[in-house]
Amino acid sequence: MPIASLTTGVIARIMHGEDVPQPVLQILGIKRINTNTDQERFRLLMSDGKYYNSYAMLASQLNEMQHKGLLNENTIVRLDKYMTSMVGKEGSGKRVLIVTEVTVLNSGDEVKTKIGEPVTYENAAKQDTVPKAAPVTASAPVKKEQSYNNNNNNNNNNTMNSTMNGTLNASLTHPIASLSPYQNKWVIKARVTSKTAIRTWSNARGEGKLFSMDLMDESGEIRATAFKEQCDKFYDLIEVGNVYFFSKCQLKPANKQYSQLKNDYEMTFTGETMVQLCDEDDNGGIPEIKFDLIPISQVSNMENKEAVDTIGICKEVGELQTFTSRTTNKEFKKRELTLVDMSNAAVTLTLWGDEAVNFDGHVQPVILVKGSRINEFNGGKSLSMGGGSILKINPDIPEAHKLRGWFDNGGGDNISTMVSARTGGGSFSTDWVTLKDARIRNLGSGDKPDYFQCKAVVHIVKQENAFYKACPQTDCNKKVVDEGNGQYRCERCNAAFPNFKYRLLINMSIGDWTSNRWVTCFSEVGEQLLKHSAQEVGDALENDPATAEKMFSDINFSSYIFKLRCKNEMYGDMTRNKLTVQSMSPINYREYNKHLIKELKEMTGIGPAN
DNA sequence: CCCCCCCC
Repeated sequence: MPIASLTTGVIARIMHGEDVPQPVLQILGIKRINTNTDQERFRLLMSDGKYYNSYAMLASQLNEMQHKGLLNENTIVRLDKYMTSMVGKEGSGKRVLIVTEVTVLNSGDEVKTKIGEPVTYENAAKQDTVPKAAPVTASAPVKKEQSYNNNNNNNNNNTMNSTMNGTLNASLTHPIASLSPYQNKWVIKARVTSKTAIRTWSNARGEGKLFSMDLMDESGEIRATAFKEQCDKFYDLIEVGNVYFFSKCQLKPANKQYSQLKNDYEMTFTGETMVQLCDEDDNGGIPEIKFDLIPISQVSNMENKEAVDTIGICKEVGELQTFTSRTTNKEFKKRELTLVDMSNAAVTLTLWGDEAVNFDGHVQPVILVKGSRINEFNGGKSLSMGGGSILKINPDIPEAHKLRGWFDNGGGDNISTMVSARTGGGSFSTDWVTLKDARIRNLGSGDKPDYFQCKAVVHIVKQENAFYKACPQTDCNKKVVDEGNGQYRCERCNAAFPNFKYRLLINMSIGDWTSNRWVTCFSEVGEQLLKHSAQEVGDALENDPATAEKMFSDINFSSYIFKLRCKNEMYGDMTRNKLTVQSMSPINYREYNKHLIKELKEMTGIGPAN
């Protein structure tokens, strides 16, 4: 007999109430379930090759087929008659598929294997467009003793996924996506994708400690939390990346406010909870932790609070900072890293707690982060570790080795996009203003500086006085006085040093389509502009005019989006309007065109001005 | 039963 084709995707339709005639499905498992009566009932795990459904039952008149071994694993069947029915509480119930007439098309021995890589229909249905048909009118309510809410039953041996001899019988595990508070006889086989540190709490309702972890299998993900005794019992056993069998946890609705996982429920460990490490050779079917690595430059285009997986070199590492939260009065420790990657972008990543304390960034390791959150402030976006985030230092993956090679060969010297740079002025968006309009509108004449952005081209960068020798102390950029004896004196620090650091103070002319202006760049932007460190620029200007000339002329006639600070300043008795470059970034044409289209609409009155 | 991750 040729192997029959499954009616791909039909389970999602059926479980949405559609009456599809004679669907062809594969049986992936069949188990006797407990009922509160002596009546024998069989539960089926059915697949259509795309989705599976573990909420299927065999009508008792068909039990004989199972006794004869006709419905073994992998059997392909045609459902000649079936119905669906809601069980469980009003509004929160599950739809159960009840099979009343069935024809075997291919025996399990003939088929031998699972067809396709089915996922749970509940998960998949959210992204698929499933036509919503009227519920099947023929569905009769399932009697309680026939439903799965058989929690009072003592005889575990016949349950699907039973607990045997104190170890977890994993021959047929439940998909995470099928877990619900209405059914607690299950074993899941799941990979731990993240684990929090142990945290203590103390409030009006009591005190205690806990840790939580995120679990994942092919069907979905769920958060699990272990309190107090369970926290102590399981904390060391649980390792991120390992696969375990879990059973006997309590399910409850997830508070979406606190969890970004795609699951309506979350689990709490109980005194009965069992956790057992799964051998590596038995891990099949449990996906590896997936990193959707995005280039750092792309973070600029993402929304506040979005999750980011990325990889970069820790180019700079900040000091450990300790502070007390004003809202909670709790003490926090944090450390900020600067990550760079081959998109020539840099972003700040904040580590917390022990991860911040123990971090050693001086070796400039490769940092891989999963599930970090975007925090937006004044137009800059930075990343922060939070619940569910994973940090890996020097992970052994090709991307990491590639980055290492890139960075060790000077790759990180040409950072052009500062994702975390703030535009200042306290506003989240910077107005687009042309250079001419900035003059006409007298920007910068108020008490506070004005900030605006424009697209402009670099005309010429002045080499004269492009750098100065500054105090070598961190956080002091004051110009030093060369005392002529190998000592450099800083008036602010009131000290002399044998060394100094170069700082940039670059004047250049930029132009947009309306006008041109001289603007000033300080070191951070200047390094970005010239694609060399202040040290290299200073060295070249002092010792190597040809190299300096190339550095300065290379960027002529290149266009950027400039974010500018505009302020009137007094020079003696003269007031001059001064423009300082806050940041410059390559032109994001998608964003820039949006701005142009908006202006066109406003100008012409055609279309809404958004 | 937690659910805090500040500030600019």
